[in-house]
Amino acid sequence: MPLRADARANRAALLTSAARLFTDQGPDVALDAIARDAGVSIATLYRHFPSREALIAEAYGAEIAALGEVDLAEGTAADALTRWLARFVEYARTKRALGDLVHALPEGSSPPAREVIVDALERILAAGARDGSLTTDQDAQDVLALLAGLWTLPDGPEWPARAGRLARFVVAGLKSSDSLTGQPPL
Amino acid sequence: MPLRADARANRAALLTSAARLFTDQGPDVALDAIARDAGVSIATLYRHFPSREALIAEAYGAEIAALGEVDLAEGTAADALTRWLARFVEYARTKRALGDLVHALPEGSSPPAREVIVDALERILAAGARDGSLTTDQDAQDVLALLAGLWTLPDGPEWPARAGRLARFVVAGLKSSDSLTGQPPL
DNA sequence: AGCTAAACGTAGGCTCCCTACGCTTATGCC
DNA sequence: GGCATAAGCGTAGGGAGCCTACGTTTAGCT
Repeated sequence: MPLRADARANRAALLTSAARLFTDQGPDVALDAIARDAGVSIATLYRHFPSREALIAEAYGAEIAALGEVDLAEGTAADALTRWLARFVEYARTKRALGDLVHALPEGSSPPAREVIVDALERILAAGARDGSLTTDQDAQDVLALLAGLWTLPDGPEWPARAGRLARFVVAGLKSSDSLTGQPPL
Repeated sequence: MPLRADARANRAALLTSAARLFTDQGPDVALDAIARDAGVSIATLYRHFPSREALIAEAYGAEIAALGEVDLAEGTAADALTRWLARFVEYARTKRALGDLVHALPEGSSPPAREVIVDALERILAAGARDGSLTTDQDAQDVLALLAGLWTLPDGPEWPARAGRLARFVVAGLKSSDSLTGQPPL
């Protein structure tokens, strides 16, 4: 059965407030603040979103879905990776709360957001293996771990430059498989 | 003036308890629990260590100091980097709380632990620039950001393998400067 | 033994998280 | 239109953790 009209409105208000406050103040805003901003009580927030993560996930649903899309049509898989990473970096810059979803350390159930992203990376890596433009030495989870640094970078005027170097480093390393062979175990 | 005898004993007890609880239960143990374990009150803990970070820093002082040491005597700078990273990875595995020190996002004052590590990496990179074994495309902070993934990896039986791949990837990328030139801006 | 400053613990305020419970109101039916 | 009902809501409060003010204890010196 569909939600009641007031419930639907409250839900929407919560998502709007959440998106704004997460973007403005980071992933650790008090949930009470979000509820107050939306003009509802904290209980209503919990009724609609059982956890902070659930709220972030829905507030940034569009971005997560966008990261699930991979454009393999143009150029090599390495090109596709570069394009995908550009979007990833842009979200990391503007939607810092996404980091909590992507790199949470859940015992069993990792959040669906993470699954979507790992999935996208797997498709890119698989395409790279087919067209030979990417190494097969790292799996999607490895790549995601390498990108974790994006969320630890202090924001400021240097952020884009540093993030860009980080992303380029990852792409470059995934391109050349030769330099990785014959490494002594660490 | 030196500390009073009881203060010295309490301090030592706190550090012992902290090291054990941080290792056993992760970086987020309640400070009250550490104080209780050491047989002192929470106020005493705060008197000796003004913040959680200060406590971690002292509890893991030996490890941090060890990461400040760089052995450039044998082999190339790239070899030195590999050796240093092996130690870094080992600490990341056994002393998960160190991550909070290394990748905290302080506005102004980054903790001294981070400085020590950045310093060590800078010396290695400088040596690499001199002997030509490492690229100059990334600075020490970039490298540290790349290693952030170590702290987000879920611990489990796969941890060492994944961490090893991550570290090897970083070393490999820092070795070959050629594959990084001429990249289009992301 | 007695003095004093160093060190201590208790107790409590603050913030945030989360839930139990009783009230309000949208919605479908007559 | 009015009313019954369950869906939805807010209040109020307990719990955990952080941190501090303040009065008490005690080590160390004479």
